[in-house]
Amino acid sequence: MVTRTHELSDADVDAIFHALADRTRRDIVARVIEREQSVSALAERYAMSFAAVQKHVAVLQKAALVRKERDGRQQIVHAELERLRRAQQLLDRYEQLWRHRVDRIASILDEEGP
Amino acid sequence: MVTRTHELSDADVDAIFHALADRTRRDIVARVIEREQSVSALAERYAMSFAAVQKHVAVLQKAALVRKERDGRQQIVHAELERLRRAQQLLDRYEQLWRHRVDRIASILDEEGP
DNA sequence: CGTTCGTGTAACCATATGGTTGTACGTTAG
DNA sequence: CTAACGTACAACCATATGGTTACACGAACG
Repeated sequence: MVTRTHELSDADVDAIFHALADRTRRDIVARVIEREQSVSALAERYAMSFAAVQKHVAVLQKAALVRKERDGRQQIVHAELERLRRAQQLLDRYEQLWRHRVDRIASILDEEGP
Repeated sequence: MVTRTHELSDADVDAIFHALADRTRRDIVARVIEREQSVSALAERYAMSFAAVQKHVAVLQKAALVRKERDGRQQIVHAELERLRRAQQLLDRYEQLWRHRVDRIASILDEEGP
C-alpha cells in the first residue's frame, strides 16, 4: 500500500529545494518555526535591506514553506511544517530505492547459490 | 547525548539543496542509486546535450551527492547515499524545533494553571 | 488631519545558472 | 597506426538570482 501524501509536482519540489538552498532562508524558516513574526521583525535580524528579506520571504512563500497573514498593518509570517515533512519524505524515497537495490542484489546472489 | 554526524557547513548545505533543486539532477541521483553508470550512459536518457548532463553531474559532485570513478575510458558515477541521509537529518531538525516549541508552550500553559 | 510605520513594487546591477556548440585529448577497438 | 569513443573544457547566450535604492500606498498613532 502506498502512503498517500498529496503529490508534489516536479515544480513544487524544485521550489522547495531551491528555497532551502540559501542560508538566510533556512534561518528565516527556523525563526518562524520558533515563533511567527512580522516581515520587518525578521528583517531587523539580517545585515541586508528590508526589500532583500522581503524577497527571501516571497521565495519561501512560493515554495509554500511559509504563509503570510495580515494583522493590521503587519504581515505575520507562519511556518508550514507540513511542506518540510514532504521534503523529508522525498529524501526518504532515495533510501527506499537503495534498500530495494540491496535486496535485489542479495536475491540474485542467492539464486546463484554458494 | 548528541548524535555526532560530521557537521556540514552552510556552504555544504547550500550545495546539497541546490543540487536537489533540479528535476534532471534528482533523476540522475535516482538512476545511479539504482545502478551506477557512466556519464554517457546517463546522457543518453535525457533530451539535452552530453555537455549539459556532464554539468549536472558536476553540480552533484560538488555537493558530494555522487562521486566519479574512472574505469578505462569511462567515468562511472556512484551515489553517495550518506550525503542524502545528512540532508534528511537537516530537515528533521526543523521537526525537532517544532516539537520543542510545542513543549515550551504547553509548559507555559501548565504554569498558568486552569 | 498629517505623519510615521510596515509593506509592496519597480528599476537596476553583478553574478550564477542551464543550456548550446566546438574543440582537444587520452583510451581502446580494429 | 588510425579511427572512434568517452570525456573534459571553453566560449557563448538567455534568463534567473540576490542584492541594492527609490518610490507608492494603506493602516494607525497622536
